[in-house]
Amino acid sequence: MRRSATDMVRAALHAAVKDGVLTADALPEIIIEKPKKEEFGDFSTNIAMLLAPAEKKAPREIASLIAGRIKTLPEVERCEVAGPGFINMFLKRSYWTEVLEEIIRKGDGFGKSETGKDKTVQIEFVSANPTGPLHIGHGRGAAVGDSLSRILKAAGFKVVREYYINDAGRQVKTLGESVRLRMEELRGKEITIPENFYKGAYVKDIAREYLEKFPDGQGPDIQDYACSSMLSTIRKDLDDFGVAFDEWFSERSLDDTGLVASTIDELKGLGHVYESEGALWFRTTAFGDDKDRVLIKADGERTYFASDIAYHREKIKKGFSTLVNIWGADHHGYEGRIRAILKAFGHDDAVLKIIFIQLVALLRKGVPVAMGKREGEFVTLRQVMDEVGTDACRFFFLMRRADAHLDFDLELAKSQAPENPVYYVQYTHARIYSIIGFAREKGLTLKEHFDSNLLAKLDQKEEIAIIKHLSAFEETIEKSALHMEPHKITFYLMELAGLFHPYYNKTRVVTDDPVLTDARLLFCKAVGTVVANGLGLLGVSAPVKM
RNA sequence: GCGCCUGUAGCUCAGUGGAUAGAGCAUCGGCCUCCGAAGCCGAGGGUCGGAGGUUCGAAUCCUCUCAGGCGCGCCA
Repeated sequence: MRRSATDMVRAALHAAVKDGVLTADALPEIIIEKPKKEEFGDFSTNIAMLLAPAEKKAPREIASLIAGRIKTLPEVERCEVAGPGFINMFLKRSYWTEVLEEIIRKGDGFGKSETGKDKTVQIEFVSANPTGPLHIGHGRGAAVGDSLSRILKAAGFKVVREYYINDAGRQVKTLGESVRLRMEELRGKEITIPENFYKGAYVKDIAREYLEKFPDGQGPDIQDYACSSMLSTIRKDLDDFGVAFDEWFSERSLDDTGLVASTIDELKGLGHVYESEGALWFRTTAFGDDKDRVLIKADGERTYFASDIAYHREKIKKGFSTLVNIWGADHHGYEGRIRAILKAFGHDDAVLKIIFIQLVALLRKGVPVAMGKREGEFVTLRQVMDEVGTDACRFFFLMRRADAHLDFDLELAKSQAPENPVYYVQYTHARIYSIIGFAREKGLTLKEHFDSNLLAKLDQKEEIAIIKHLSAFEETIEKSALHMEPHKITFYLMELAGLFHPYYNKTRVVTDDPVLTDARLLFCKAVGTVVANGLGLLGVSAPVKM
């Protein structure tokens, strides 16, 4: 395993302390960065500037004391002091090319780490009500949640993906009534649909389906039937979108097992509940919320929030290190009350991380696609998936930070033109496999073993730049996991593709020099492996041929 | 009115304390007898919404302010 730049700097600091030129009372955290400018080295650290006040020496003086010791390390080509006191490190080429051996050896395991060892994360996402099909916004949440799960797993976290099914309460009741009404219509009765009923075509489909299966109308409860029918549609959509869940948690089960009632009792026991105006209230303002919230309405019915308390109480009991909720941005008003739940039960609400997904603006050739939600004619995930394909769909959802608005242009996502970033990345993979296939036709196969002679052939500026980028894959996954930002992987891949294509255009892989050819083939294989691993984290395929 | 998110190139966006702020698209001009042109090369393009402050150093942190989006029910 190669030594990290941080370790190198640490070694130099210890040497300086041992030599008595630094006092080392309180060594600050070593911050390593990768300078944008080549002339500033492979790695750079500001440690000398941070040490200056305590050491009572000029930053540049301290820098040169440390730099002198970094220079003697075996991995280091040279080390310079620059500007106000930066220490710029230049590493030997062999340090970089070693990573190729690691990539080939680990294959699809390259990039994984144990950053999240012993930590467990529950991610609750999508959780769309089973009262209609998934729309495009749910799709974005699904892509983010699924990709984040994959990234966290790669970073060593134990991950449980959960879907909370709102199968209780007013909405599913309304769904059942909407279906029942459509059935009457199908039987030839004239109907008028009340304002708050679900009006989408899918309601009629369910009604028709029910009547076909049970012509005499003597089937299961219509509401139950409609709810589970809708749920299976949702599951199918998610399945086809490549999104799987470990747990499907039913809201209704909370009522059935009496957990809603017992959780309210528990809150009462803690003294956080009071009665007012005929209703039962939870004093969430005691825990930072804007206003208190009703648990049981004056009409005796429990609120949605009441079951949410029971639900989150159950989540807490399972003992995850982190709970992630992925919500549409229009739900941010709920954050305060949910955090109040955790605090009321004596938990640090820092375990809860809420990711808000901004809405998606659907465009076609730059023109907004009308979404008349009133009529129930919103654009579904299914429609978009079918039109542009799951790869493009997922990639587009992951091209932006989750909390940034997203313009999704259907024509762009579909186009096989260079301006479509999905294909730009996938093409890298396909192209590499094409090169390897070409080599194979010439009787060349990938070498099993690396030696320094082989790796020394990779001396082109572009090759080294790409290899450095490959080296950063693991830490990119770590950062993406810790910050819970899947889009970092997308950007990483677009950058890698942007490095490889120009290289390919300029450099022949299969040449007359057999050793050089072997080296470049291995190099290409390594790039292809990282592209495939990265796309895998996004849930996007890495085609061998396009 | 209060709260949250956003404001960076013509457009869409990266960049959460470092050195001269980046990419894609769009625009303009070039490259296929040679491993895939779904590709490449070149050019132009910026008061980081604004004003203060903290810091050796700010797009980044703090305060104020302007603009856009969303949320503020005994709804779900």
